[in-house]
Amino acid sequence: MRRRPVARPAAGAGMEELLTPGLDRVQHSDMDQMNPTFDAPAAAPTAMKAYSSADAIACLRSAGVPVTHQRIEIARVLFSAPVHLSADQIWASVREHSPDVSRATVYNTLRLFSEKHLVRELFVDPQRIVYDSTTSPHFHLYNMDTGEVRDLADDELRILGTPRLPEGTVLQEIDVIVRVRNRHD
Amino acid sequence: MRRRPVARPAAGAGMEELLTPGLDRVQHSDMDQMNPTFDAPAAAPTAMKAYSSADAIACLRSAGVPVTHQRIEIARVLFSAPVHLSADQIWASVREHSPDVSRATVYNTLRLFSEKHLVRELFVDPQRIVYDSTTSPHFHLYNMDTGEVRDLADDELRILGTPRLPEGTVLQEIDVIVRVRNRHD
DNA sequence: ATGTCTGCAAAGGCTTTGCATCCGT
DNA sequence: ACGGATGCAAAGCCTTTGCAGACAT
Repeated sequence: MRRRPVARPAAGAGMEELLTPGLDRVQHSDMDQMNPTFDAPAAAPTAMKAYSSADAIACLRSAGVPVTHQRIEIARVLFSAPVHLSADQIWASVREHSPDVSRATVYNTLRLFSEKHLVRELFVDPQRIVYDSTTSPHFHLYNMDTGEVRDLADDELRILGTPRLPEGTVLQEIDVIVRVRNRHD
Repeated sequence: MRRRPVARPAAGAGMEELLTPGLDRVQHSDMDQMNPTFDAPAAAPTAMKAYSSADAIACLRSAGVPVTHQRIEIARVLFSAPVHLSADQIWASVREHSPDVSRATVYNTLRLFSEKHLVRELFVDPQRIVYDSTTSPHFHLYNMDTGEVRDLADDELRILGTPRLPEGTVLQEIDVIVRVRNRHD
């Protein structure tokens, strides 16, 4: 098998925010099932500003992830700033400071992180997963030519409405990807 | 190389509709850069209702795709009804009627079809591309447990706003994927 | 001391490519 | 005859897995 069966753990609380990042001032339209408004998106339990190893350790601990040297290095790459990186890019970054980290460990750790909601997996291109270190609800802009991923500001794009979910299913998340290309190709 | 460099041909006309499928009655909110309204989404040049080989041939011709036996079979699988199928599923369907079609031909043809905008590629899961035979602008609902893809009705979810595109880039499309899971796992 | 994590290499799945062959025009 | 499409198999890429050894608590 190439990848775990298409299934990831439930996001638990904080799901509804995904529907309306920054919907605060949008007027209700003719759509009856408007979503409630949220002021402060319930971001991940911990993240960002983990420049130091101490921060990274705290971040991992509070997510219930056993702390190891490699995980600290990976966390520092991810959480020192908001980034969008592929697994191999992360591996390369980690290797700059710790050449002793294997690719398999990076891949396994990234999957663990995403299960613990420390990062978000973006399926922006079928051939590689992009890891987003920002876990609060937001949308994305993807440059198909450069492969670059950028977060969209809350006020750039909003979603309106509540889709009718099939019976027996629960909302997991909503992905919005704005794809752009370079002009004149 | 595993896949063509991340780039597909420009969609050309009909791009803007992607922003607002069914936005007809949405009131303008505080967002200054609202999108204009479109009544009839400019669907693909041809598609659907291609039950007969004759229909499939007409469909291919008007898309500028040279007609071959295999392409007719693939078109019939795709355009007899709105479907969401992986390349291998399409290959299997084609083989039921024409066991003489190779997997490589199906993969190559599907890429050709998507370049000609006869089908749309959905990156719903990083491990396989799902081909959507409906090319008019619409959003998707994805069951992460079953792998099932469903179209969202226009009135179920709407997008509001125009993202600020990076300089030198052109909007290509907007993907919205609502991910659900089966209850109680 | 025990359980877990790591590293390495090999497997695995989906997709693409190369090349000879076959077909339509 | 010629250009292009097909088939087959092999290559390729990203990701996962298995297992022995190392580590933390």
